Amino acid sequence: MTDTDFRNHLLAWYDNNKRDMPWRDCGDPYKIWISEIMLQQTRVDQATPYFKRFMDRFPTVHDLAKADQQDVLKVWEGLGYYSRARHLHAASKLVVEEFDGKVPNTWEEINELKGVGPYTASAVLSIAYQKKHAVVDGNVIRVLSRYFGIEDDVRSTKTKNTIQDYADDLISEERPGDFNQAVMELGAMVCTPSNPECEKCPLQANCVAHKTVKTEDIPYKSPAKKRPHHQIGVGIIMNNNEEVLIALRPDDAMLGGMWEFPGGKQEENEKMEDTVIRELREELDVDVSISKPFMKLDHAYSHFKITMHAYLCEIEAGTPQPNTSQEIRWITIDELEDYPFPKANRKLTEKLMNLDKGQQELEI
DNA sequence: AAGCCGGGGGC
DNA sequence: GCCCCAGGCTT
Repeated sequence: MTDTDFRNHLLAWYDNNKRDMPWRDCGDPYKIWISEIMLQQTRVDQATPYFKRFMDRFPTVHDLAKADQQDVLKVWEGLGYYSRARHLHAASKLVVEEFDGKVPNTWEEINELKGVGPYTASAVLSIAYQKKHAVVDGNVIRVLSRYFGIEDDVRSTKTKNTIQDYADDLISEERPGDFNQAVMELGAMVCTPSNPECEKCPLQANCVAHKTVKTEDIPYKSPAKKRPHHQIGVGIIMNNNEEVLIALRPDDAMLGGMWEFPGGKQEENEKMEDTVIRELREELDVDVSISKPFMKLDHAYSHFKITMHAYLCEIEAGTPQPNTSQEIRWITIDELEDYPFPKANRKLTEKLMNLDKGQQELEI
């Protein structure tokens, strides 16, 4: 099978099997850019409803550029990797101010946008502008490592460079954007991590991994590090005005720009109630007492796991003072849904809102 | 080069 | 439970 056969078989399969996506074949560089940011480390099915809401809320790059970061994060809430939203928002302002509101169409310029790396630059340039830049993502790594029988560790930069070279050689002159999307679509639908459907694959005849029965061994990935598990104590402080205290995480922190209930990590030989009292003293300079346990939940982040223990608290002494560069706010239960919260904290607000709703129904 | 950065679905 | 996902940024 020549490179031309590879392209023809793949593109014919793509034309007959590609999924419908709101940004696919639209020709709109703005939509294609947004979709590629959302699709970083995120499945199509997960990103799609977010993409639709995002476009309803920010139809053009101008709407995005003039929006508040909090509104952008609110639309992004639940999608994860929130720095993507902050970088995208900042990049939209650059597009408006420096590029006349047009998504750049050259390698040098598009790489000036925050959140755009080699993958996203190649994806936008090829899909929106028909430029010949081959993408290398998880799908491409899997498809090409199997096809060429590359058994080296795909975590290494050297192996990724090798795969980039293969992709650069293979990519179609006439349809570079479709070629890129076709490899990724094949990786998502047929050449899957486990149990690939090789009988449906247009490249099967020349695939080294298939011929040598190594599709379960390629791509090879060195073992991942174990993720530590932490115990986290948080305090839900209520005042006499039926308000709760929330804190804004700084932009340079994990979950930056999102709101949370204050708290922190349990130390060795520390009672969880004492963890909450200590953390609130350190963060807010107040003495609190624990009223009662509120909720316990497990959550997994990208590189550690937590069990979160939330308690209802009352202030015994002092007035909450935010740390430097951290904002705090007293808000009603109703207002909780207006602020962007990361997932674990959102589970707490949902229970608070349900309880509050139940209370009101009882009073009526 | 390695670590950091979310959340969800498949197995 | 673990793995993976249309990766990028920071050190």
